[in-house]
Amino acid sequence: MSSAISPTREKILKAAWQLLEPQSGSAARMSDIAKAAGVSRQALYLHFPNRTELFIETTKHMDAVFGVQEKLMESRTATTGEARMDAFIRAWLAYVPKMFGIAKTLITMAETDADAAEAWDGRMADMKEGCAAAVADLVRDGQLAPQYSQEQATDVLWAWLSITQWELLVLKCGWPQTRYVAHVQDLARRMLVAP
Amino acid sequence: MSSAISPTREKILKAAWQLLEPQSGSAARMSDIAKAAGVSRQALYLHFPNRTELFIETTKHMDAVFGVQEKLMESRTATTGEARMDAFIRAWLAYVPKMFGIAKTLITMAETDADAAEAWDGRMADMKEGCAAAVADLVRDGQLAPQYSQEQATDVLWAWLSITQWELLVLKCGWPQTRYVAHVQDLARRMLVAP
DNA sequence: GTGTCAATTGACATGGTGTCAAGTAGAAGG
DNA sequence: CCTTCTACTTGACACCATGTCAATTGACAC
Repeated sequence: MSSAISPTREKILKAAWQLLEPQSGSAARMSDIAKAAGVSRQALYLHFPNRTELFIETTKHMDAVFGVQEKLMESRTATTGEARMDAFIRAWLAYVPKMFGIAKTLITMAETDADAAEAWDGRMADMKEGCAAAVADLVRDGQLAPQYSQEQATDVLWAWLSITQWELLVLKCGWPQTRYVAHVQDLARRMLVAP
Repeated sequence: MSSAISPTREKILKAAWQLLEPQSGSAARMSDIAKAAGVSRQALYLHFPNRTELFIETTKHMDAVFGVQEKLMESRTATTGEARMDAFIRAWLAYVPKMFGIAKTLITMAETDADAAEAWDGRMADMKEGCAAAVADLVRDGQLAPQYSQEQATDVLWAWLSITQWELLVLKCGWPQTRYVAHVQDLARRMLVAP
């Protein structure tokens, strides 16, 4: 992507990532990130216009490191619609725990910051495209349960895969990740796939 | 409850409620609320120790005005477990649109404010008790679907009834409220009630 | 009148974001 | 060796929101 990578920029992104990692305080002030990165607070503003943009770039950086796009794409190789939906759910939910800290921060900021809102909505729209593609394959295979329109099925799948839903059951109720994945897969299979 | 109601306090609560009503900016600064209430900013601090507490009291005020507790209790009069769960879902979801603005604000504040977090967790715990009671009646009637433990069924019902889930499908996807209620009822019936 | 209570007024401390200007260290190149 | 460019640092500052404080006003009661 960017041939001219700046080591300072990398340090900052890494520090921001690390500070947002735990579900911890999430407060992560600019000065905290600067200290963690071992640079001055002002150096942050040399690389990112503001706090929001720094966090947005942090998520993009994380996406790149994990290769999310590729992993979500892999689910397209599944043959049947049902298998594809299953794979998509697994791939997405595998990523959620890793991105949760930053995601939550962006969601919170989106409440008062238009840029954060736009960035987050964009990410969720991307994810919804994956849902739509999976549901489209169900339709192609005549597997979509009759009580849902294609659009409605996409909407509910998208909602079940939301970060906040994961947060409620895994973080607040203490469900193990594996059980959670199995639960969502079961939900999707039984509600969306025709018997 | 409080025999000595202060008209100024009421004005402030009403103004806060009104300002948080729309999913709008949600910014609602203390000065905004003061202006809307027609009092000085400092008057707010004469009645509430801080912004968080003001919003917490606003939710309690709203609860009282709507008589939520009573409406949720009514669902207990249903005879079968299934009917009770249905009634509980309907009663709770009828309240969600009304409380959404304040709820979202509190959820956002909970991210950085321990008091807000405690208050919100408390409300959610109360709601979960309602879920637990409904599921307990399913168990009593031998209606709980076999693949869920009583606790897990409570957890998932609680998650499906979450404010953020409502937000995703009603606000972001544009589902009509009636369809949303029907959807959650259908979900609960087909996933939690034994055939 | 005097006291009391609620509210107003205006000033201020605090803490975070974002801006600005001047200074500095180091590499590149004459 | 000296210049120059670039990236970074330093320290100061404006801004804005919360929360605090002290002095003042105005109404009502006794």
